[in-house]
Amino acid sequence: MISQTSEYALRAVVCLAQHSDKPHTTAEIAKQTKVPEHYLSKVLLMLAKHEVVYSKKGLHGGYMLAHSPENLPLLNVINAVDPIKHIKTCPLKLKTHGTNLCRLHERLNDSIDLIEELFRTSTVGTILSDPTKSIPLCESTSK
Amino acid sequence: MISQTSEYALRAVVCLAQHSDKPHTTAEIAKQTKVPEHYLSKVLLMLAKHEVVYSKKGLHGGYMLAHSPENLPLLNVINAVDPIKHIKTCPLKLKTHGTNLCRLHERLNDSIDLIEELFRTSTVGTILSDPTKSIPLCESTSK
DNA sequence: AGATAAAAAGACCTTGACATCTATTTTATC
DNA sequence: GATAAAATAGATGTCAAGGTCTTTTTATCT
Repeated sequence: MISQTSEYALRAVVCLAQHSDKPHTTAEIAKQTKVPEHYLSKVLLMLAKHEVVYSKKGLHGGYMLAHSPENLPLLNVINAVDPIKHIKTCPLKLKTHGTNLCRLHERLNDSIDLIEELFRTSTVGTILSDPTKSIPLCESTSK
Repeated sequence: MISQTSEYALRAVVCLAQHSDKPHTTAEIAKQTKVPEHYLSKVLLMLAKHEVVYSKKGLHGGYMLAHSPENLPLLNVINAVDPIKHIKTCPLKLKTHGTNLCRLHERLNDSIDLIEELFRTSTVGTILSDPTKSIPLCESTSK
């Protein structure tokens, strides 16, 4: 449904949101989120290119969120690494359909719209503020 | 979002629903739906195993729908070939989370639930009956 | 019974997502 | 200005989904 890469990106962003006091290195984030370190570095790179996170180089550098958690919809994170693609034209390339999708593909596209809407309206802030017993990504005892 | 294989399965099922008078061979369905023929045969096999379609071997054999379109939710088709998987346990294997998902994974699972619900409540009949200019999978002129 | 046409089974190939490893470049800090 | 710590870039590996091809089994019609 949501790609592995997107899930990794979300983990990283939530992790950064939880510790927004200072930049965090790839290694730190990888350890917290249990994402393969070298792969995470690529994911963070994409997030930086799309200005979801801000990267600070050099000694004591690392990654920080580029926006406040409340202003960062999950959709932005997902679209940065693995954009949600809508069905715009008939996959069968039927001439007479053109831009008019048949009911089947319209229905499939509806499901995509639904997902998109859900992730547009829920932000990283939502994830953090919601009262719950489990703190995201952390063992309960560790904080 | 929805796998290629699931999409193929849906095309095949819709195609069968449109011509329910007699069994149709893999080759016929493949031509109508523009699905790679040999791959389609595997997909149909799975649909038959899950009793979404009925297969008749031998001369004048082929595939037919095993249920009326109104009694066949799209979800059944999808689950036959590429089951929707829910997030039931913490992907990070955090001990203290156990079966309690954190808000992040809860949210991701919400999106899966949403999709599942949509496909549970819309049937092959829905796809066919809905008034629309485009007949599913067919050039408009052909019927 | 034999020929034929269809599904079923299974071996094999291709491609892209995921993942790892090893440079190279940049830039804070001393 | 040297150095260390970080991001960045690139080469390469792995694996499962998607796709192709061939052979076997089964039903039907002369």
